[in-house]
Amino acid sequence: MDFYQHSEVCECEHVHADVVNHVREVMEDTEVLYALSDFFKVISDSTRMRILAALDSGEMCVCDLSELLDMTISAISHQLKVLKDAHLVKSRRDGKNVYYSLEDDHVRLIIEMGIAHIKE
Amino acid sequence: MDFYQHSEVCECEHVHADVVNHVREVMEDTEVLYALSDFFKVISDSTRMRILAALDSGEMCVCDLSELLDMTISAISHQLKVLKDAHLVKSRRDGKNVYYSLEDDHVRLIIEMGIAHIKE
DNA sequence: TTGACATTTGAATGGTTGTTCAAGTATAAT
DNA sequence: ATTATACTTGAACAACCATTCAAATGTCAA
Repeated sequence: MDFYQHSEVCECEHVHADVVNHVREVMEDTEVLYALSDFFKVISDSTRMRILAALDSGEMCVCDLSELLDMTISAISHQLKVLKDAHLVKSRRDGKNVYYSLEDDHVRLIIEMGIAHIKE
Repeated sequence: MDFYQHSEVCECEHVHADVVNHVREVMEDTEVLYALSDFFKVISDSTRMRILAALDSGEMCVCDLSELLDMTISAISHQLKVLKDAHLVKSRRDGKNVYYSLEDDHVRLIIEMGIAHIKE
């Protein structure tokens, strides 16, 4: 029927094929971009961000974070699990307490850059 | 009743009050942290991340992005609006087409750092 | 001004996710 | 062993959000 081959989703008639093909070649791999957005998803929650900001001063136990952020221990613990699964924090047990701390400096840098962006 | 004053949410008996008070003083303001997590929220969606990665090569119209990312024009347009409201992209109209491009280099840097973190 | 194309927009829908609640595990003290 | 404290975990609930669909707007050509 139609002379042009259309994508299943693009309703446009006149696509800039040269541009699209070029970008398709040079742009970052889709897998990397998915992993990247997943990483940012972890630090895009305000509770998790505040936990990271708190741990920037040093290790803290769950109880202290609960007090500091004025949230239930359960809520804090759930979010700490998310941060731990993403390898952003690590934990150590000392008696009845579990102390959490930042896992590496990468995140610190990214957050600092974010702050610089916010403050223009 | 109790000697210690307890937070409404923290069920703990023995909080490290010195640590909590110190962190409360030195940690980043809550408002900044909320704005920061909101900023990361914008780039934590895979569609928006792929759009930004595509525009890293130069400006593109909505139609081309639709073709490139294999998504409907409507879906792309909705996400472009989110990116524009967050001042991450800007647009210009040329005839029937609207061309989008990255607004500044800040985001580019943050994403590059994210990629470095992903690839360890 | 009529029609075609490119894009936007609003409402509806379905999936995701943060918090709460209740129950569980882990450790130390009595 | 029993109790208390610190923390974890799973299910449920509500809020949020990305995509779809239908309708609207904007621009150009005839």
